[in-house]
Amino acid sequence: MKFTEAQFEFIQLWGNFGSQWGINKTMAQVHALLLTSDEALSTDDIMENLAISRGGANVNLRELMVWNLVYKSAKPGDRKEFFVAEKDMWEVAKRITRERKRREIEPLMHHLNRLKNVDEADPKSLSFVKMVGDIERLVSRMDKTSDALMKAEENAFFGSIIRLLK
Amino acid sequence: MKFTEAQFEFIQLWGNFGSQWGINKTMAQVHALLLTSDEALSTDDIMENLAISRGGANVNLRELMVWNLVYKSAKPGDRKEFFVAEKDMWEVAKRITRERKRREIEPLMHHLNRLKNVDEADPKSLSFVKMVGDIERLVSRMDKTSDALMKAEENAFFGSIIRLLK
DNA sequence: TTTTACTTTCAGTAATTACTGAAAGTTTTA
DNA sequence: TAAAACTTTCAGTAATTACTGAAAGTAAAA
Repeated sequence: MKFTEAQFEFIQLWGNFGSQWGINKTMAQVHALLLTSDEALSTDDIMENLAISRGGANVNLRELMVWNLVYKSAKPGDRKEFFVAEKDMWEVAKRITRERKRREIEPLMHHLNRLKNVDEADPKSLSFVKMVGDIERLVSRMDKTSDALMKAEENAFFGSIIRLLK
Repeated sequence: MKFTEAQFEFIQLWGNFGSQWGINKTMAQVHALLLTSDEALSTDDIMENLAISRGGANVNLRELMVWNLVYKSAKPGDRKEFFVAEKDMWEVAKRITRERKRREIEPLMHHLNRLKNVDEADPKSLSFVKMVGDIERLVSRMDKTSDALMKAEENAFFGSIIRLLK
């Protein structure tokens, strides 16, 4: 398989995978293109390679920068902006996790907590409040555990203990 | 807050949250309705409560059964089918994880592995193959870690070790 | 301060995704 | 065996989501 074919397939794959997980397909494709490019790319490079408009390229690049997955990179003697992706995949995973947590877990916990103010006189409220509490505990536990395991992967001692579980 | 209001808000919340994670909004709403119902509901109950069509109710209920989050439940003397949701939220989390893994992680790993057959003569292939390998290792590690996370929560000894990291 | 080279915004529209409703299919009852 | 009661399917369409392209905005150079 030629490099350009493989790169094209990777871009499609990353785009489809991203959209299954609630990440904009084009954003994931821009990310994939930058991940597979050794050099920094300009907006025009990206437009041409993915056949998307200037607006689309701009919006998705800026969103990738909000997620901390892509940086601007100036080329001396060129007024254009160039972009590079963070190549350390462990960093990529951590940053995606961090951003999703901030955007989704925190608001979810807040809303769930509010729902516990349901009228307790209604007999149906009993199991409702229990269920909401169960979800809160579950989400909170998974959140803390994922933090713990991220740390463990970076720590030789705990990492070896975690490996016992696998 | 009255029970019906709280239930309504929970259904909206679960629907929105689900769609951010690539789960069909209506499917998540049907799930939320069943989670917050003490009794089994018929297709007609669900159609009425969520204001959706018979087709939509049917398709989403069957999909929830594929995910193992909802079961059929017969009522004696009634020819209709009734539905109940699995109420143990820990089971719910495990089943969602299992299904997503089967549908997404396994195909992703397979495709990534295929991409490593890129022409090695091209100098660009070097960093490409490294990156694909990095993603494979990362996904595999996260996959195993999520298993470990689940086991740790169910195991007093490892649970206490995990807690040391928090 | 004007021109040039670029970046950003957003109204209109295209693409995607998921629902509706009616007809076909299935199972139970009589 | 036929009618009744219910479930499933899917073509057409509605709702949602995200892109396009041109105009407005910004900053560097002349």
